[in-house]
Amino acid sequence: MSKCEQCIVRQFSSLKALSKDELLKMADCKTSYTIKKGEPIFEEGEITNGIYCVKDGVCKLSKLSSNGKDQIVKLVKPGELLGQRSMISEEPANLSAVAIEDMEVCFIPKTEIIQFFTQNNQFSMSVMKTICGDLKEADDHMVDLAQKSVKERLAGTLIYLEETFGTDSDGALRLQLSREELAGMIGTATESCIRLLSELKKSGWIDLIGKKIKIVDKNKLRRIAD
Amino acid sequence: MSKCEQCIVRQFSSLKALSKDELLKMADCKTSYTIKKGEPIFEEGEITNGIYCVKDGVCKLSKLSSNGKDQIVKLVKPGELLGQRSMISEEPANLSAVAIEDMEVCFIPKTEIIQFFTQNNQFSMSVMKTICGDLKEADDHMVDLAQKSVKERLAGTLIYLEETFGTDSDGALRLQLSREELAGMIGTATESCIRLLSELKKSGWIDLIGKKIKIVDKNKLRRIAD
DNA sequence: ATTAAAATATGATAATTGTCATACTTTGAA
DNA sequence: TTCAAAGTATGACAATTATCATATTTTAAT
Repeated sequence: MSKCEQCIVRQFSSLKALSKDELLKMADCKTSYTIKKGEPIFEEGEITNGIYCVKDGVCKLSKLSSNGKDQIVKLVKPGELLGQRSMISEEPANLSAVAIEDMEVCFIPKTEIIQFFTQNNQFSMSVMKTICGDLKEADDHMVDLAQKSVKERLAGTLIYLEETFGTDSDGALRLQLSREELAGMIGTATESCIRLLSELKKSGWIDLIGKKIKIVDKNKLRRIAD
Repeated sequence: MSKCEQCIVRQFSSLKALSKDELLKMADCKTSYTIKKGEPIFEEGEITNGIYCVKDGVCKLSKLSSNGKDQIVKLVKPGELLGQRSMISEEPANLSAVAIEDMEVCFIPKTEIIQFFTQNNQFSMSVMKTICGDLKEADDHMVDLAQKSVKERLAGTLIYLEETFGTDSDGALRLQLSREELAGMIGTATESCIRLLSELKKSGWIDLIGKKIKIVDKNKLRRIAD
C-alpha cells in the first residue's frame, strides 16, 4: 500500500490540509484503482459512499439528457477530488464520471472523510472553498451556454483545453477528446461541432492533424470567444 | 432591533443550526434593510464582506453576458441566504442580486459567520450542504440549457415557478416576472419567449391574463418539458 | 386626466443549428 | 493482414431561434 504522505497530487487538493497522522490513517483505509480509458468510475444514480482522489489521468463528469445526448459538465484532472458533492449531500451521484485517459484513483471511505471534517477545520473549509469554486464555474458556464453561440463556445473551449491540459510535441491539444465529446462539452450536435472545426481550420485559426486539434492563432480564437 | 431568535424564516436556512447564544450575538451585529423592487442588493464585482438572510420577497441572481443580455442563474426566496459563495471563496460577487419584489433582508458581517463556522460544526455542515444543493441545481440547469429547446425550457420554467412560488387568487403565477426576465431565466430572446407564450396560449395549455401567466394544463406542459 | 415611456405582441426575414444521408478515414479485433 | 465497426467529414435540407420593424397595451410621471 502506497503512502498518501508521499503522494504528490495531494498538494493540489483539500487533502493538503491534513496532518501527518491523518494522512497515515487515510493511507490505511484507502483503496487504489486503475481505470482504463472509457471506463466509468461511478455512474449517475449510484451511491458512492466516499470520495475519489485522482492521482493520474483525466475524466469527464457528464449527465445524460432526456434527448439521449451526454452533456459534459466538467473535466477533472490529477489532484482533484471526485464525488464530494453527493457524499456531502448524502445523495446518489448526480453525474457520471468516465475516464478520458487511463487513470489511477484512490477511494477514501465516507466515514474517514467525515471524521476529518469534524476534527480538522482547515480541511472542511478547503473542501467548502473547492465546492464554491465549482459553483462559480458552473454559473459562468451556464451563462455561456445560454447566451453564446456554438462557435463562441467552441473557441472558448479550445482555449480552455489548451490552457488547462497543455499541448503535445506537435503543439496540438494534449487531451484527446473525440468530436462527440467536444460537442458534449459545448452543448451541440457532433456534426455542428465538426463543421465549425472545419470552418476554423479554413480560416486558419486552428489546424486539424488527423483527429488532433492544434491552435494556430489563439488571439483570433479569443476574439471569437469574447 | 428585532430578535433573530423569533425570526420565522431562520428555520428554512442553515441558521437553524445556531444556538440561542449565537442567535443573540447575531441579532446584535446584524443590519436590516428594505429593498424596493428593481433595486440591487449587491452587484457583480462588488465585495460584500458578509451574507444576507432573505426575510421577505424574492430576488434574482443574474450575470451580464458579453452580448449585453442578463442571464438569471437562480431565484432566491425568503429563508435563503445570499452571498455565501463569494464570502467563502473570499472573492468579489460573481452575480448581481436584484429584488424582483419588495424585500426585507438582514446583513450579517463575515467575521460573525466565520466564528460560527469554527465553533459550530453543524452550522458549517449545513452551509456546505446548501452550497452542494446549489451546485447540483446549477449542473442540472446547465444540461437543460445545453440540450433542451427553448420551448422545453419555457414549459419547465413555468412549472418551476408555479411549484416554487405558488399562484395568486386568479390561479396565475404569484411571482410577477417581466417577459424579459422570464427570457433571461430560460436563456432566449425576449421576443422568442413572448412568441412561445402566445403559442402555448393558443394550444390552451396556459392562459395570459394581462401580463400574468396562468397554467391551465400542467400535465401537457410537463410532457413538453420532458 | 394626459401623455411619454416602457412593456407586450406580432410579422417578416435572416442566421444559426439540428437532422438525415452518405462518403471517407481510422481503429481494433479476428 | 483484412475487414467490420466506429469515428470523422461534408452536403442538403428542415427546424429553431434571433433580429429588426412596427403595432398595441400598460405603466407611471407630470
